[in-house]
Amino acid sequence: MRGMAEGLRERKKRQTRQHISDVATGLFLERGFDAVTVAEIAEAADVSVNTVYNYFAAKEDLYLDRMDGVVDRMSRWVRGRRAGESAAEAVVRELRSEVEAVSPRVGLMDGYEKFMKVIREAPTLRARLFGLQQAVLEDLETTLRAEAGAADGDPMPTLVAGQLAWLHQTVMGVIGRRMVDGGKPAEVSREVLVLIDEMEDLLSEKVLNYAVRTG
Amino acid sequence: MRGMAEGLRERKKRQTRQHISDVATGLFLERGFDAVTVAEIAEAADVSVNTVYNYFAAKEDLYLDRMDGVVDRMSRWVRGRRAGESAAEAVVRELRSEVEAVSPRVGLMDGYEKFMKVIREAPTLRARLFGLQQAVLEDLETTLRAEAGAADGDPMPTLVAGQLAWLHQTVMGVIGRRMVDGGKPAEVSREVLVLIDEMEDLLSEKVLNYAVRTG
DNA sequence: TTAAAATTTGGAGTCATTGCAAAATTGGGG
DNA sequence: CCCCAATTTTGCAATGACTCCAAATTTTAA
Repeated sequence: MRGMAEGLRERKKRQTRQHISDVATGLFLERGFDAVTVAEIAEAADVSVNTVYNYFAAKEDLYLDRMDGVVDRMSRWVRGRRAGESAAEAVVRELRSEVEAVSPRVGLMDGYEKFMKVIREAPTLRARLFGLQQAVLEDLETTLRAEAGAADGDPMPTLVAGQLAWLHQTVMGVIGRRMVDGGKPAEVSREVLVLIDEMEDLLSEKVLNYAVRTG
Repeated sequence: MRGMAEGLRERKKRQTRQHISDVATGLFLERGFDAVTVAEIAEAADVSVNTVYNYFAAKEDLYLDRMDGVVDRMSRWVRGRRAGESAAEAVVRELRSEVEAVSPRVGLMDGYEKFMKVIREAPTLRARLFGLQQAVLEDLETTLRAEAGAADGDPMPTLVAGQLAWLHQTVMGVIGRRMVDGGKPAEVSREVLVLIDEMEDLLSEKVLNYAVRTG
């Protein structure tokens, strides 16, 4: 069986993990993060508390699991930039595209306000979210350094990553606030597109021309 | 006694608080954040565990207490900007001044690397630090909105605050890293002054001219 | 000196998280 | 169909942060 497609067992694990996460998320959305104990989640998911911890390192991961993919999203955008396009241009283009498409990936969906509300009300979840932002920044800096072939001491990747992370965080932050304030996805989308224009206008030429793909 | 200068009692409380914080910080620096229990701190400080919690909401606060004053520092700089000076200009000037002076307020001091090392190695402390950054941003946004007399829906205070927070965070981050890497305060100061020049160069005119003090 | 106000403390309890070893489950031969 | 070995699940005990509460203890002002 070695080297095989690793079928049943793996599939089952993935399902169990997903099941626990789903049950937990449902409870959190219903009653808030702190009001639900891990023991309750385990019982509701029909597994032992230890099994929950087999799959998730901490209670917060049960909720923020669905945010995976956000961390390296900007890096993927940068790596996928078109010929003649800079890192910043690619990020702005992709971000605009997601917002224009009213994509759930940027929080433009019904129910997102409930999701954010749970985070807002739980300090430990909020802290985790900040940690994610930091992870995005660090991931992007690494990618930029590699893509631009910059030396280790060169500060430009740090600065450009900072500017792009600012763009991303601000957009995600405004979307979150507007959705919590009761905005409809389509409305918020329109509003944020204007915001992106304004932000693009604040980006330096040096940033906009960094790491242009040659070829 | 009401309305009085509130002397002895207040002083004693401040002293107790400071004493607990000092003892805790000493232990953390020696053995790391997670390796020290609150019970140990209480014993070393010669108080009960409950007294520790009377003064500090959480274990992390025992260490990060000394960071108070950082949160509204940029707001103070902005409010103190000179006639004809914009918010951004004031922040850059003050920041440059702190770095030039090799000020401990920005981490340019012997021992800062040990302080940062403890934070780096404790996820919960790191999370708290990110929370502080967020607090800086929010505080600054509020101040900018007030100082510029901007309307509630106006996004400019958000954007300018984001740019200035980027400046501040990047500088503090680089200082932290360089100090942990063994840099001497004076060395790091010189290096960071160059960085500030580069960052200033990336700021948009719109940002540099926002909230100019008239008079 | 004394009574009210504030502070400190002890103790019990909740909950997240970890470590460990026993028990149950699974997949693949035989 | 049965058994072995690997993997997963589970029960149990323990640690440590944090909260609640009511009983001491200390401090202050009259």
